Amino acid sequence: MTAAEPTGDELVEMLAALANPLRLRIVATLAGGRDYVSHLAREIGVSRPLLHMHLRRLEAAGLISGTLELSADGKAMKYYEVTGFDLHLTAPALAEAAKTLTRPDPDQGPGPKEHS
Amino acid sequence: MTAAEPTGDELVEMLAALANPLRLRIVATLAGGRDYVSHLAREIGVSRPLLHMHLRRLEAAGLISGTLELSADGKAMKYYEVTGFDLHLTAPALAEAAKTLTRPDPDQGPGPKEHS
DNA sequence: TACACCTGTAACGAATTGTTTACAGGATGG
DNA sequence: CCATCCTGTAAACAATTCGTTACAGGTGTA
Repeated sequence: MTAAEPTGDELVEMLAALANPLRLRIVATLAGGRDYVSHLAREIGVSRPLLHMHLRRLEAAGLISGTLELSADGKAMKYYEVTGFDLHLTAPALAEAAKTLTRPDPDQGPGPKEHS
Repeated sequence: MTAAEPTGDELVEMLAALANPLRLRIVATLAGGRDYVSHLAREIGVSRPLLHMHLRRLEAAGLISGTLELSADGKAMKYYEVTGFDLHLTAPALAEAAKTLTRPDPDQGPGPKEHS
C-alpha cells in the first residue's frame, strides 16, 4: 500500500505539487485533520479561488482527496484530507523511477559514465 | 547524516529541483556514476547550456555536487555526482517541515480543523 | 427579500521557468 | 594557425505558474 512506487511521471507530478510553500502548508494543515475549503482558506490566509486551484493540483497528484458532503444545515461543503502517501527519495530510487519517464524525447540508452 | 531533516524552505527547493523530468533524469544518470557536463549532455541528449542551468539548480538544492578537475591531457572538466540525500515524505513529516517555512507571510496560528 | 454562508470558474496581469542560439575563453594536437 | 575539446554566460523568446478580481449558483435564516 501507500501507493507502491509511482510512475516516473506520477512522481514528477507529486514532487511538483509539493514544491510550493503554500501547497506544502496546505498539506501540513490537512495532516492535522480534514477541513473544508472556505475554512481552510481562512485558516491559512489565502483567497478561496487560489486555494481552490492548489487543492486541485494536490488532488490531481494524489496527495489529498476531497469529498463533497452536506452539513447538518444543508450546506454543501467539500472536505479534503491527506491520502497517506509515503515517498522515499534517494538517488537509486529516483534512478528506478526515471526509467518510466515519458515526458521528454525517448533516450534510454545504457552508457558508461566513468572511464577515467 | 544524510542531511538530518532540511528546513521547510530547503525542502521546497529540493522538491522543486526534482520536480522536472529532465532534472530527474540527470540525477538518475548521475546515480550510476559521476560524469562531466559535456559527456553528460551527450548522454542525455540535451544542449550543454541547458544542462548547465539544471545542474546549477540541482547543486543549489544540495542534491548533487560538482568539482572542477584537470584531466590527464590538461583539460579542465567539471565532474558532478549525487550527494547521498535521503528524503522521507509523509504527511506528518511535511507538517513538521512546514513549521520552518518563511516564504509567504507569517501565519503559524494554532487552530481547530475538525469540529463537526 | 436580503443576507450570510457554502461551492465553482473564467479572465487577466505579473512573475517564474524552460529552451535555444550565440558568444568568449583556455588547453591540446594536427 | 586552425581545429577540437573542455568550460561558462548573456540575450531573447515561448510556455507555464501564481495570484487577484469578478462573476454565477446553491441553501438556510432574519
